[in-house]
Amino acid sequence: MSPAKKDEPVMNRLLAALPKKDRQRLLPELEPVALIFGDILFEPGDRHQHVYFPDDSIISLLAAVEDRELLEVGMVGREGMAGLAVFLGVNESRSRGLVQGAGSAMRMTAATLRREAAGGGALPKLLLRYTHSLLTQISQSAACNRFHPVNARLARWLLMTHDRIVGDEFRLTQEFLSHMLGVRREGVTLAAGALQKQQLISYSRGHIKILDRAGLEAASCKCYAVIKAEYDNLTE
Amino acid sequence: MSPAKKDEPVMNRLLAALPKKDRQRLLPELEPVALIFGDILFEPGDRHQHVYFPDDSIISLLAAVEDRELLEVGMVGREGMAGLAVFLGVNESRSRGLVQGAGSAMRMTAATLRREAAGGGALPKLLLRYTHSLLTQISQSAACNRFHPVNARLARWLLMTHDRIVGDEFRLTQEFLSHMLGVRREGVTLAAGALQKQQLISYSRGHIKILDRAGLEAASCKCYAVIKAEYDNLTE
DNA sequence: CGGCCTATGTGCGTTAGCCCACGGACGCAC
DNA sequence: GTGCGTCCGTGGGCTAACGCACATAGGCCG
Repeated sequence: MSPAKKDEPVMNRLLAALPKKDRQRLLPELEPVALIFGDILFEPGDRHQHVYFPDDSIISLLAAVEDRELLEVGMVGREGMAGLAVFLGVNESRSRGLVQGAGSAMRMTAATLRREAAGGGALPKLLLRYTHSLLTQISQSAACNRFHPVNARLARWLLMTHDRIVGDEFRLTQEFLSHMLGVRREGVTLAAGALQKQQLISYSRGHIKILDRAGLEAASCKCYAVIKAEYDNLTE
Repeated sequence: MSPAKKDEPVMNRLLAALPKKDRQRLLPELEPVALIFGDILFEPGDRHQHVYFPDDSIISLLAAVEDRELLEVGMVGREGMAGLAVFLGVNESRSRGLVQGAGSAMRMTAATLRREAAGGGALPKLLLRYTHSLLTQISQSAACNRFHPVNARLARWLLMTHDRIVGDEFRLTQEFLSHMLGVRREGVTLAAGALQKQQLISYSRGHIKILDRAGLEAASCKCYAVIKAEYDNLTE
């Protein structure tokens, strides 16, 4: 999954990978929504009302242990679907779904997804494989968060985000990033400063720009490549 | 899921939760196997030959980043199945499956599981829900590993293991534990020493005994309760 | 009983990341 | 412009955990 070019229409990859027949059937059930940066789509314990198929938006899945202990465990962009619990037969969320990249998405009611999952079309098969990709992503990130220094993890995170948006710039405060990486805000300042000094990114007041993707890939640990490969497998 | 009593026959919970009809059909396909401590059932990149339904054995799922960077991301005991990738339509493993607790398990060929998954019986539904439990376990552990001190994580790990075995004693070196928790061996020595000083466990040369379960629960972070609740939901 | 292997205990210097506190800086609103 | 809220940078002290090196200690085997 490489970054999309500007002006190219972006569509969710799961939906795009459906056979025409299935897509036709689902289209009337899908409702386009604009996701706003910072929106919380669901909280642990909530009953899922909808599932979301991001186009150029990004939804972060956060585990909340205590109030201060927030950690992103998964990132969902156009390669996936948020609200997987519904598909897995559990209607309640265990994580927080936070809009981390504003943009558009298609959504479907939980009831529709359940019906579709039971119907045996192409979607459930795809979602199974997507579930595996997400499992891999979460596992690899877990190990990464355990072993790798903040700088490398930040680079990985920026690359994963870059893959899911359109263009090279996005909105992002360090405070926010600290929750994604599970570190202090000051830790992000240092790490981001280092990347900026290397001319890999430019960063200013909640706005970030990727300057040197190849450089970021070098700065990141190989966890990025592992996770990416898993998603590339998914819809090809 | 509470610890099983001695002399009580232990059966894998997923299999036990199947309606009689499904269980009857599957029984001839299931082969009992004795799992040996330290056995590696699969490595990243391996094609899954079998899936495993542990009875009183435990299989650890490890993520390996580098050789020295091993981390348990999931633990599979009688509440689950190892080899979930097969069910998810990906026949290749992404993790290492290591026998962490010797004991018996039932296994089934990957081909049989695929057939069964396509057949629409009760098993696929159960496996979907189990997948959700595992996702929750991995996510919660990820956050736990990020935020909580070694002592609490060790207590959590011991409790999770205790829940999956028969009796109060098991085999376990500190070297081994260090890979489970993703810390140094010396770190385990300290943490285990602390628990032993509190009379919660006794520990000697690769052999550990749970002395005070309630005490361990107090010493653990609440991640233990979160994960346990998820599994208790699964088959009731 | 002596030798050796595995497992555990311990100590010490180093470091990454924590917590706390504050200073500066940009940017929008009025 | 003035003001104020948000965001970013920096410094100092602290702690958990690391890496390395080595000391013990039980267990098996000859």
